[in-house]
Amino acid sequence: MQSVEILIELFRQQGLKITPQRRMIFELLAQDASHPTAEEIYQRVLSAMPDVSRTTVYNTLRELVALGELAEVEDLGREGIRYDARTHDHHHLFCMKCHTIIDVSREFHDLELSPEEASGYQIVKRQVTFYGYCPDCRADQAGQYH
Amino acid sequence: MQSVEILIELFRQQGLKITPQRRMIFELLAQDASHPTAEEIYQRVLSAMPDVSRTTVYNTLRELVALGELAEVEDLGREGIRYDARTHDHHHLFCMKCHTIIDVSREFHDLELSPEEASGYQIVKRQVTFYGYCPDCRADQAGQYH
DNA sequence: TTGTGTGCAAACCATTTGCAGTGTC
DNA sequence: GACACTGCAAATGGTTTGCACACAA
Repeated sequence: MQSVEILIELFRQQGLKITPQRRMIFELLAQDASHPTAEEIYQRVLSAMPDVSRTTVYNTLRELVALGELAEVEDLGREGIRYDARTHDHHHLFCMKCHTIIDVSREFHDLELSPEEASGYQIVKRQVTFYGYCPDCRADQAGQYH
Repeated sequence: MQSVEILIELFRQQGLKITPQRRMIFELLAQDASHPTAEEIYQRVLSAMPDVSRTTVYNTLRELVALGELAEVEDLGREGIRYDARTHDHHHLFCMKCHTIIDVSREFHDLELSPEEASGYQIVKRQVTFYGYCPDCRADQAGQYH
Protein backbone atom coordinates (compact mmCIF):
# COMPACT_ATOMS: atom_id res chain seq x y z
CA MET A 1 0.00 0.00 0.00
CA GLN A 2 1.26 3.42 -0.94
CA SER A 3 0.99 6.77 0.81
CA VAL A 4 -2.40 8.32 1.47
CA GLU A 5 -1.80 11.00 -1.18
CA ILE A 6 -0.97 8.44 -3.84
CA LEU A 7 -4.02 6.36 -2.93
CA ILE A 8 -6.23 9.41 -3.27
CA GLU A 9 -4.73 10.17 -6.65
CA LEU A 10 -5.23 6.55 -7.71
CA PHE A 11 -8.88 6.54 -6.63
CA ARG A 12 -9.53 9.77 -8.52
CA GLN A 13 -7.92 8.34 -11.65
CA GLN A 14 -10.34 5.43 -11.42
CA GLY A 15 -13.34 7.74 -11.19
CA LEU A 16 -13.78 6.84 -7.52
CA LYS A 17 -14.60 9.59 -5.08
CA ILE A 18 -12.72 10.68 -2.00
CA THR A 19 -14.98 10.88 1.03
CA PRO A 20 -13.94 11.68 4.60
CA GLN A 21 -14.61 8.04 5.47
CA ARG A 22 -12.28 6.75 2.79
CA ARG A 23 -9.56 9.21 3.70
CA MET A 24 -9.75 8.05 7.32
CA ILE A 25 -9.57 4.39 6.32
CA PHE A 26 -6.53 5.08 4.14
CA GLU A 27 -4.79 6.86 7.01
CA LEU A 28 -5.47 4.12 9.52
CA LEU A 29 -4.37 1.34 7.19
CA ALA A 30 -1.20 3.11 6.11
CA GLN A 31 0.11 3.06 9.66
CA ASP A 32 -1.10 -0.41 10.67
CA ALA A 33 1.13 -3.46 10.42
CA SER A 34 -1.08 -5.66 12.60
CA HIS A 35 -3.00 -7.58 9.91
CA PRO A 36 -6.40 -6.44 11.23
CA THR A 37 -9.77 -7.97 10.40
CA ALA A 38 -12.47 -5.87 8.75
CA GLU A 39 -14.19 -5.61 12.13
CA GLU A 40 -11.02 -4.33 13.80
CA ILE A 41 -10.57 -1.73 11.09
CA TYR A 42 -14.22 -0.74 11.46
CA GLN A 43 -13.79 -0.29 15.23
CA ARG A 44 -10.76 1.94 14.71
CA VAL A 45 -12.53 4.07 12.14
CA LEU A 46 -15.55 4.24 14.43
CA SER A 47 -13.58 5.70 17.31
CA ALA A 48 -12.46 8.58 15.11
CA MET A 49 -15.70 8.89 13.17
CA PRO A 50 -18.71 7.65 15.15
CA ASP A 51 -21.14 7.48 12.25
CA VAL A 52 -19.33 5.23 9.77
CA SER A 53 -21.06 2.08 8.76
CA ARG A 54 -19.58 -1.33 8.34
CA THR A 55 -20.79 -1.22 4.75
CA THR A 56 -18.51 1.70 3.97
CA VAL A 57 -15.52 0.00 5.54
CA TYR A 58 -16.19 -3.22 3.65
CA ASN A 59 -16.71 -1.31 0.39
CA THR A 60 -13.46 0.59 0.74
CA LEU A 61 -11.47 -2.52 1.68
CA ARG A 62 -12.88 -4.25 -1.38
CA GLU A 63 -11.84 -1.37 -3.65
CA LEU A 64 -8.34 -1.32 -2.20
CA VAL A 65 -7.98 -5.06 -2.76
CA ALA A 66 -9.30 -4.74 -6.33
CA LEU A 67 -6.73 -2.03 -7.04
CA GLY A 68 -3.95 -4.21 -5.64
CA GLU A 69 -3.22 -1.77 -2.82
CA LEU A 70 -4.24 -4.11 -0.02
CA ALA A 71 -3.73 -7.86 0.33
CA GLU A 72 -6.05 -10.38 1.93
CA VAL A 73 -4.41 -12.89 4.26
CA GLU A 74 -5.75 -16.44 4.38
CA ASP A 75 -8.11 -16.91 7.32
CA LEU A 76 -5.72 -18.67 9.68
CA GLY A 77 -7.69 -18.16 12.88
CA ARG A 78 -11.26 -18.56 11.63
CA GLU A 79 -12.14 -15.02 12.59
CA GLY A 80 -12.49 -13.62 9.12
CA ILE A 81 -10.25 -12.18 6.45
CA ARG A 82 -7.25 -10.20 7.67
CA TYR A 83 -5.82 -7.33 5.66
CA ASP A 84 -2.19 -6.58 4.95
CA ALA A 85 -0.94 -3.24 3.67
CA ARG A 86 2.25 -4.90 2.47
CA THR A 87 1.27 -6.10 -0.95
CA HIS A 88 4.56 -7.55 -2.16
CA ASP A 89 5.18 -11.21 -1.35
CA HIS A 90 6.36 -12.02 2.12
CA HIS A 91 5.81 -14.70 4.71
CA HIS A 92 3.98 -14.92 8.03
CA LEU A 93 4.48 -16.04 11.59
CA PHE A 94 1.14 -16.99 13.17
CA CYS A 95 0.47 -17.44 16.89
CA MET A 96 -1.82 -20.45 17.29
CA LYS A 97 -3.08 -19.15 20.62
CA CYS A 98 -3.77 -15.42 20.26
CA HIS A 99 -3.82 -15.46 16.44
CA THR A 100 -1.41 -12.56 16.07
CA ILE A 101 0.33 -12.50 12.69
CA ILE A 102 3.70 -10.87 12.11
CA ASP A 103 5.67 -10.56 8.91
CA VAL A 104 8.80 -12.49 7.97
CA SER A 105 10.81 -10.59 5.41
CA ARG A 106 13.37 -13.30 4.65
CA GLU A 107 13.26 -14.92 1.28
CA PHE A 108 13.48 -18.66 0.87
CA HIS A 109 15.26 -20.09 -2.12
CA ASP A 110 14.49 -23.77 -1.78
CA LEU A 111 10.86 -23.35 -2.86
CA GLU A 112 11.12 -24.57 -6.43
CA LEU A 113 9.12 -27.57 -7.56
CA SER A 114 10.22 -29.93 -10.28
CA PRO A 115 7.77 -30.36 -13.17
CA GLU A 116 6.53 -33.65 -11.71
CA GLU A 117 6.05 -32.12 -8.27
CA ALA A 118 4.15 -29.20 -9.78
CA SER A 119 1.75 -31.63 -11.50
CA GLY A 120 1.27 -29.28 -14.41
CA TYR A 121 0.41 -26.27 -12.25
CA GLN A 122 1.72 -22.89 -13.33
CA ILE A 123 3.03 -21.49 -10.06
CA VAL A 124 2.57 -17.79 -9.44
CA LYS A 125 3.32 -17.26 -5.78
CA ARG A 126 4.81 -19.08 -2.80
CA GLN A 127 3.75 -18.39 0.75
CA VAL A 128 5.33 -19.83 3.89
CA THR A 129 3.38 -19.75 7.13
CA PHE A 130 5.18 -20.50 10.38
CA TYR A 131 2.76 -21.70 13.07
CA GLY A 132 3.79 -21.38 16.69
CA TYR A 133 3.39 -19.44 19.90
CA CYS A 134 4.28 -15.80 20.35
CA PRO A 135 6.38 -14.66 23.32
CA ASP A 136 3.30 -13.75 25.38
CA CYS A 137 1.53 -17.03 24.72
CA ARG A 138 4.45 -19.38 25.20
CA ALA A 139 4.83 -17.90 28.70
CA ASP A 140 1.48 -19.25 29.87
CA GLN A 141 2.25 -22.75 28.54
CA ALA A 142 1.29 -23.61 24.98
CA GLY A 143 -2.44 -24.17 24.47
CA GLN A 144 -4.19 -26.19 21.82
CA TYR A 145 -4.36 -25.24 18.19
CA HIS A 146 -7.91 -24.50 17.26
CA MET B 1 -6.26 -40.47 9.21
CA GLN B 2 -6.09 -44.17 9.89
CA SER B 3 -8.13 -47.09 8.58
CA VAL B 4 -11.85 -47.25 9.26
CA GLU B 5 -11.37 -50.12 11.73
CA ILE B 6 -8.82 -48.20 13.75
CA LEU B 7 -11.03 -45.10 13.80
CA ILE B 8 -13.94 -47.18 15.09
CA GLU B 9 -11.73 -48.63 17.80
CA LEU B 10 -10.50 -45.15 18.71
CA PHE B 11 -14.02 -43.74 18.95
CA ARG B 12 -15.10 -46.61 21.18
CA GLN B 13 -12.11 -46.07 23.45
CA GLN B 14 -13.25 -42.47 23.85
CA GLY B 15 -16.75 -43.49 24.82
CA LEU B 16 -18.06 -42.29 21.48
CA LYS B 17 -20.59 -44.43 19.68
CA ILE B 18 -20.42 -45.93 16.22
CA THR B 19 -23.50 -45.17 14.18
CA PRO B 20 -24.13 -46.05 10.53
CA GLN B 21 -23.72 -42.34 9.69
CA ARG B 22 -20.30 -42.15 11.30
CA ARG B 23 -19.15 -45.36 9.69
CA MET B 24 -20.16 -43.99 6.30
CA ILE B 25 -18.33 -40.71 6.89
CA PHE B 26 -15.18 -42.60 7.93
CA GLU B 27 -15.31 -44.70 4.79
CA LEU B 28 -15.79 -41.76 2.47
CA LEU B 29 -13.01 -39.70 4.08
CA ALA B 30 -10.55 -42.58 4.11
CA GLN B 31 -10.63 -42.76 0.34
CA ASP B 32 -10.78 -39.04 -0.41
CA ALA B 33 -7.66 -37.03 -1.19
CA SER B 34 -9.54 -34.05 -2.63
CA HIS B 35 -9.56 -31.73 0.42
CA PRO B 36 -13.38 -31.50 0.42
CA THR B 37 -15.44 -28.89 2.25
CA ALA B 38 -17.98 -29.96 4.87
CA GLU B 39 -20.72 -29.38 2.33
CA GLU B 40 -19.03 -31.62 -0.25
CA ILE B 41 -18.64 -34.36 2.34
CA TYR B 42 -22.30 -33.93 3.31
CA GLN B 43 -23.39 -34.28 -0.34
CA ARG B 44 -21.38 -37.48 -0.73
CA VAL B 45 -22.80 -38.98 2.45
CA LEU B 46 -26.26 -37.90 1.35
CA SER B 47 -26.08 -39.79 -1.91
CA ALA B 48 -25.39 -43.02 -0.03
CA MET B 49 -27.63 -42.27 2.95
CA PRO B 50 -30.48 -39.92 2.03
CA ASP B 51 -31.52 -39.06 5.59
CA VAL B 52 -28.29 -37.76 7.10
CA SER B 53 -28.31 -34.25 8.41
CA ARG B 54 -25.64 -31.64 8.02
CA THR B 55 -25.48 -31.53 11.82
CA THR B 56 -24.29 -35.12 11.99
CA VAL B 57 -21.64 -34.54 9.36
CA TYR B 58 -20.38 -31.42 11.11
CA ASN B 59 -20.40 -33.17 14.50
CA THR B 60 -18.39 -36.10 13.20
CA LEU B 61 -15.88 -33.90 11.41
CA ARG B 62 -15.40 -31.95 14.62
CA GLU B 63 -14.77 -35.14 16.60
CA LEU B 64 -12.24 -36.37 14.06
CA VAL B 65 -10.39 -33.06 14.17
CA ALA B 66 -10.41 -33.10 17.99
CA LEU B 67 -8.92 -36.59 17.97
CA GLY B 68 -6.22 -35.48 15.53
CA GLU B 69 -7.44 -37.85 12.83
CA LEU B 70 -8.44 -35.14 10.39
CA ALA B 71 -6.77 -31.81 9.61
CA GLU B 72 -8.43 -28.53 8.74
CA VAL B 73 -6.90 -26.65 5.82
CA GLU B 74 -6.79 -22.86 5.90
CA ASP B 75 -9.67 -21.38 3.95
CA LEU B 76 -7.79 -20.47 0.79
CA GLY B 77 -10.79 -20.03 -1.49
CA ARG B 78 -13.29 -18.41 0.92
CA GLU B 79 -15.69 -21.29 0.55
CA GLY B 80 -15.31 -22.73 4.00
CA ILE B 81 -13.00 -25.07 5.85
CA ARG B 82 -11.54 -27.90 3.79
CA TYR B 83 -10.63 -31.22 5.38
CA ASP B 84 -7.52 -33.27 4.84
CA ALA B 85 -7.22 -36.90 5.84
CA ARG B 86 -3.43 -36.60 5.74
CA THR B 87 -2.64 -35.35 9.22
CA HIS B 88 1.15 -35.31 9.04
CA ASP B 89 2.76 -32.10 7.82
CA HIS B 90 2.85 -31.54 4.11
CA HIS B 91 2.44 -28.69 1.68
CA HIS B 92 -0.21 -27.58 -0.79
CA LEU B 93 -0.62 -26.49 -4.37
CA PHE B 94 -3.69 -24.28 -4.75
CA CYS B 95 -5.40 -23.37 -8.02
CA MET B 96 -6.41 -19.70 -7.82
CA LYS B 97 -9.15 -20.22 -10.39
CA CYS B 98 -10.98 -23.46 -9.57
CA HIS B 99 -9.69 -23.67 -5.97
CA THR B 100 -8.53 -27.25 -6.26
CA ILE B 101 -5.87 -28.19 -3.71
CA ILE B 102 -3.37 -30.96 -4.23
CA ASP B 103 -0.66 -32.20 -1.90
CA VAL B 104 3.06 -31.61 -2.25
CA SER B 105 4.99 -34.30 -0.44
CA ARG B 106 8.47 -32.80 -0.81
CA GLU B 107 10.15 -31.47 2.29
CA PHE B 108 11.86 -28.11 2.31
CA HIS B 109 14.99 -27.67 4.37
CA ASP B 110 15.55 -23.96 4.07
CA LEU B 111 12.66 -23.07 6.36
CA GLU B 112 14.58 -22.28 9.54
CA LEU B 113 14.36 -18.84 11.08
CA SER B 114 17.14 -17.26 13.08
CA PRO B 115 16.20 -16.15 16.61
CA GLU B 116 15.83 -12.54 15.45
CA GLU B 117 13.66 -13.54 12.52
CA ALA B 118 11.48 -15.66 14.81
CA SER B 119 10.89 -12.64 17.08
CA GLY B 120 10.62 -14.83 20.12
CA TYR B 121 8.03 -17.14 18.60
CA GLN B 122 8.30 -20.84 19.38
CA ILE B 123 7.78 -22.41 15.97
CA VAL B 124 5.80 -25.63 15.81
CA LYS B 125 4.96 -26.13 12.16
CA ARG B 126 5.84 -24.78 8.73
CA GLN B 127 3.43 -24.79 5.82
CA VAL B 128 4.22 -23.81 2.26
CA THR B 129 1.38 -22.96 -0.08
CA PHE B 130 2.05 -22.69 -3.80
CA TYR B 131 -0.52 -20.52 -5.57
CA GLY B 132 -1.03 -20.93 -9.27
CA TYR B 133 -3.20 -22.36 -12.00
CA CYS B 134 -3.92 -26.04 -12.48
CA PRO B 135 -3.57 -27.65 -15.90
CA ASP B 136 -7.27 -27.23 -16.71
CA CYS B 137 -7.37 -23.58 -15.70
CA ARG B 138 -4.16 -22.44 -17.32
CA ALA B 139 -5.57 -23.72 -20.61
CA ASP B 140 -8.39 -21.17 -20.70
CA GLN B 141 -6.05 -18.25 -19.92
CA ALA B 142 -5.37 -17.33 -16.31
CA GLY B 143 -8.21 -15.52 -14.53
CA GLN B 144 -8.06 -13.23 -11.54
CA TYR B 145 -7.33 -14.34 -8.00
CA HIS B 146 -10.38 -13.78 -5.86
C1' DT C 1 -31.17 -48.29 30.85
C1' DT C 2 -28.25 -44.54 30.24
C1' DG C 3 -26.22 -41.25 27.94
C1' DT C 4 -24.56 -40.15 23.44
C1' DG C 5 -26.11 -39.26 18.66
C1' DT C 6 -29.43 -37.60 15.33
C1' DG C 7 -32.11 -34.27 12.84
C1' DC C 8 -34.75 -30.20 12.75
C1' DA C 9 -34.98 -25.38 13.30
C1' DA C 10 -33.12 -21.42 14.94
C1' DA C 11 -29.03 -18.77 16.11
C1' DC C 12 -24.50 -16.90 14.82
C1' DC C 13 -21.07 -14.31 12.51
C1' DA C 14 -18.50 -12.42 8.70
C1' DT C 15 -19.66 -10.55 4.52
C1' DT C 16 -22.72 -8.97 0.67
C1' DT C 17 -26.61 -6.77 -1.36
C1' DG C 18 -30.85 -3.65 -2.22
C1' DC C 19 -32.15 0.69 -1.87
C1' DA C 20 -33.28 5.58 -0.74
C1' DG C 21 -31.06 9.53 0.43
C1' DT C 22 -26.41 12.22 0.40
C1' DG C 23 -22.29 14.27 -1.18
C1' DT C 24 -18.30 14.57 -4.46
C1' DC C 25 -16.62 16.46 -8.52
C1' DG D 1 -26.48 17.85 -11.98
C1' DA D 2 -24.66 13.07 -12.54
C1' DC D 3 -23.33 9.47 -10.57
C1' DA D 4 -20.82 7.31 -7.03
C1' DC D 5 -21.02 6.72 -1.95
C1' DT D 6 -23.17 6.13 2.50
C1' DG D 7 -25.84 3.83 5.90
C1' DC D 8 -29.58 1.09 7.11
C1' DA D 9 -31.73 -3.27 7.01
C1' DA D 10 -32.22 -7.55 5.09
C1' DA D 11 -30.11 -11.47 2.74
C1' DT D 12 -26.45 -14.94 2.31
C1' DG D 13 -23.56 -18.84 3.37
C1' DG D 14 -20.78 -21.61 6.34
C1' DT D 15 -21.00 -23.30 10.90
C1' DT D 16 -22.88 -23.88 15.67
C1' DT D 17 -26.38 -24.58 19.12
C1' DG D 18 -30.86 -25.98 21.62
C1' DC D 19 -33.74 -29.46 22.08
C1' DA D 20 -36.86 -33.63 21.76
C1' DC D 21 -36.58 -38.10 20.17
C1' DA D 22 -33.86 -42.37 18.87
C1' DC D 23 -30.44 -45.72 19.27
C1' DA D 24 -25.70 -47.86 20.59
C1' DA D 25 -23.55 -50.12 24.30
